[in-house]
Amino acid sequence: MNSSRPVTIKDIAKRFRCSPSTVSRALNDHPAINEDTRKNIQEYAKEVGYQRNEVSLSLLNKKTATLGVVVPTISNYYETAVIEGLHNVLQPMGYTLNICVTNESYLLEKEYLSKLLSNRAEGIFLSVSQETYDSGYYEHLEQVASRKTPLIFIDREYEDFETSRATVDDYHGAFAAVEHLITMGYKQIAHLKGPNGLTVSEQRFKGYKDCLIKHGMEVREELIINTNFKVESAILPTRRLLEMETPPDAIFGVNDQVAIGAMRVAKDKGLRIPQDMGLVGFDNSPISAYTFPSLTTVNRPGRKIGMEASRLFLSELNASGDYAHESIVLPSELIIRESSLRI
Amino acid sequence: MNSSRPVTIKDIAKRFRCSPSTVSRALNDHPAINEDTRKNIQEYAKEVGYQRNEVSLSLLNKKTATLGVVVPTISNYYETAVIEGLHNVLQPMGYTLNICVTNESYLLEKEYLSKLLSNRAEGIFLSVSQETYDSGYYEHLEQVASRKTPLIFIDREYEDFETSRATVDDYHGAFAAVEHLITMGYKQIAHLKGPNGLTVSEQRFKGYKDCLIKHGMEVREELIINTNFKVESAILPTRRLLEMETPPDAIFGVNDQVAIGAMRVAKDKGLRIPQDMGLVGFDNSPISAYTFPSLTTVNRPGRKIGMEASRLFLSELNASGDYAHESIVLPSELIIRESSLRI
DNA sequence: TAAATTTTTTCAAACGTTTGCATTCAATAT
DNA sequence: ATATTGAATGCAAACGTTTGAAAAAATTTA
Repeated sequence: MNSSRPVTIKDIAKRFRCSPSTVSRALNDHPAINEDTRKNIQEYAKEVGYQRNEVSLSLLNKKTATLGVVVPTISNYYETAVIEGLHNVLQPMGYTLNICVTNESYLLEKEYLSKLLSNRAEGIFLSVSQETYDSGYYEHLEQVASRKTPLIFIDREYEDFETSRATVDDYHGAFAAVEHLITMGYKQIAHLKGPNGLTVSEQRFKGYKDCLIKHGMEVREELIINTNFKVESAILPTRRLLEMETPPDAIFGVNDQVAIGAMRVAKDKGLRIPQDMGLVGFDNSPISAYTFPSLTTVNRPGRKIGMEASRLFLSELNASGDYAHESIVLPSELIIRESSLRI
Repeated sequence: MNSSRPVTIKDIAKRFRCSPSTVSRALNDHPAINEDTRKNIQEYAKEVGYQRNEVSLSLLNKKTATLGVVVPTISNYYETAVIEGLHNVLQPMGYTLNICVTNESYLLEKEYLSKLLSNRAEGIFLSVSQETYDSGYYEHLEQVASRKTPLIFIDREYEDFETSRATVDDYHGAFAAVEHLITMGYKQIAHLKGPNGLTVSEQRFKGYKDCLIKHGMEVREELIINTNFKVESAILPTRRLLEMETPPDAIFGVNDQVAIGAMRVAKDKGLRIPQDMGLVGFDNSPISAYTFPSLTTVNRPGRKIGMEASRLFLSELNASGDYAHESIVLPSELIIRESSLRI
């Protein structure tokens, strides 16, 4: 019958009739400990499965080696890629990532941040929830900042909050995507937009709009319809688009999921892609290369964003107080595939 | 200039020339504290942004309210659904989920488990990595068990390790999928298998094989090819299948990704789906409903698994030592769509 | 053999919080 | 005026570990 209570240094000390300090030193290979003592203690510790209580150490050293990662969702390829990037850099350095999913809720986001601070997380990576964004509240962020806990924005950001951030150049990615469609001769380009208010949605939308304007094309309000990033949310909007008197001959989706939803509807209508209808997505998710036809998209370097964000965190950590926040914008890259390649 | 060091109860005590106990009680609305004292202290605490140090509390109470979730990946729909399910149940109860991604590595898995124990996680949900599975090591699991830390297996499991587990009935799902293909008149059914050794791979493979046998069909070894669950990994195997003298007229993919990869290759070859080639996947990922044609698949209730696993954890927690481990097997469900519906 | 030196071990404090028990102080009852 | 009560606060220990300084034990030197 194994003991339920974890064995402590004191238990071992009692067993050897020595002081806890000796045990501690023995376990940590302190030079001032007798070789025999050390060996005996280490052996016994292993035997009984002693494992250092990191909680007490955290208290003592005021270091928890824990970082918070607060994101609205982990259901998309991109988000998981970011986490992978963070993980790749920070895990080997001994950090534990505490991943918190807000589900786009302001309340949950607030609660998580508060909890992370209470648990003395040493840094927080945050992609703000949509509700937070909409509401414009950010006292919960002030709280983090006033604690001098490094706070790194990922992707979605408050324009007017002073902190480091790592984002992808959504604007130029979208611009390039739409310009490509124009080059391919598409005349009526619709946009399946993301939720209002989010940086990613708005930046891509702006890229779309500016590109049309630059090329002297009309921005038809009715060709711009909202979605929520999910496949399903593209179905009805696309149907509506295709039933118009002057339907679009190309669709720029806010992400791959949405573009794939649109592709499905267009094919159901008997449209040939890319001949009758051009399609471009965003994200370069793994599946996009294997749809039929394959999907033209914009690459979004999620892993790199995670790695850059880690870098920002580390340099803020090493800075001595007077740290100048940094903004990293990674370029996005158009990946031309079949869905838009009209010859 | 805000202080970098978090303000403690002692700081507040000093400010009010009272003892830490008084501050503690005041903050916790202890009845034996003078109303004015209480109000003043609470006000001041709020003003200076006091936040209880949960680390010290954890040490004192030996409770961390932290649970480990150790999974090989979070890049698939299914895994994120499971996490969502765990989250939905446990977050409201005040638990923090510590999500650890092993990337299928035994070493990382071991390290994470050890770390979770050191950090005194109160329970661990584990989907073992492939390497662990292959190697057959499980001392790192014994360690968890001997600590009496509830350990719940998710999905992938060691047959011979005594603990609670929540899994999906992969076998019957696969069986139903293949039987459906047979009913539809497909004669040569190939299987794009998952990595060897993993429960999910093997169970689905077994369902496939047993179904063929039950229906008196030949199990052709050359029609069974390994993949790694990813889209890309289906491309070459499918090409190989289609170039055979007697190529298959249907493919059962170990998951949707693989089936979608196969779909792409088949369509490239000019095969019509489902007329010339039947396809079935596994997972019922969101995208599967919107491929063209839509993909017949087997639903895998990830969220439910997460919720069931939570339940298992909670009942083990509430049990007084003599807990009989439980095995939950959730049914999987065939979802018939276009890719196999040959009339 | 005593003093000097080296090796090994112990003591005590610290990290931040809670809590049973003891103490203080004022108000009330005798 | 004194005993009794009650309210409000303080003390000290505890959680598990580390670490500088002090103490003890063992060894070497003269």
